[in-house]
Amino acid sequence: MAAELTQMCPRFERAIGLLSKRWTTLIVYRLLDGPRRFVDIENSLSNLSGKVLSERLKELEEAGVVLRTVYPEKPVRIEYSLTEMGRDLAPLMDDIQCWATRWIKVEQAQV
Amino acid sequence: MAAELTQMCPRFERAIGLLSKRWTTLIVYRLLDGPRRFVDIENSLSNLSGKVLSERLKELEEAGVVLRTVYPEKPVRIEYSLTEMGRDLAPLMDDIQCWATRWIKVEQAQV
DNA sequence: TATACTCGGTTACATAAAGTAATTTACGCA
DNA sequence: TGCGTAAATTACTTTATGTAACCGAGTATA
Repeated sequence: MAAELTQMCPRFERAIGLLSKRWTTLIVYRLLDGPRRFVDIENSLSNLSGKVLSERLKELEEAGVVLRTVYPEKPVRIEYSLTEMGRDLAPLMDDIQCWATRWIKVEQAQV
Repeated sequence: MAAELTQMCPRFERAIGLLSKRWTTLIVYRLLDGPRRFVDIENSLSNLSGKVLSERLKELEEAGVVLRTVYPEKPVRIEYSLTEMGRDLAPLMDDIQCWATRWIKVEQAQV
């Protein structure tokens, strides 16, 4: 009588849990262009607050997707970049872009 | 002096806004197997509440990803299935699955 | 030497989204 | 009549996110 719990792949679930948090995908997408500094990411994504950006970058760093590099210059420069694991998300991003191009109408996009 | 706002593709942003909401991807993933009823989806995704499932299904229906079909039997049966737009998300799901298999360690997945 | 400004955040507080549990409506069953 | 199910919805609580001010180190400006 119990439900048919076709167990979902735990890795898949973990990946979704990581990637489908608000802002995460857009941050990764931005970093596909190359390393960026905190304020650059913040400014390039409207409505993304420094608070959440800070949280997301920490999560992504911990997950192994993003690398935080400190350049001990004066003043210090900190750059965020994608690891190999992060760069390997590129095909996924392409898929989303293709799907969006095929199916999302411009009027809908405005909302 | 202003930020370099490399404007993001609005369709991409809209797609992300739709797909990266909590539970959305998992619901679509479930429906890739075929049509399902409300309670079946609810039971197959632990911690997903009926309230949120109801919201998500409405959003997805409105977006054209999911089709809600009412079978006027006694008692009435309602099934949710993917439209062509929804089924076209399959490659993306595969990509996520591949990425997860490659990069997510089982220990991490438990969390 | 103040003064103001930038970067990379953090903190305190307000609002929005999600989780929990009870309720609803329409029907079937004993 | 009383109980149960499917598909939701409502009221209430908890968590996540948004907003804005602030911090410390360094830098340029007057």
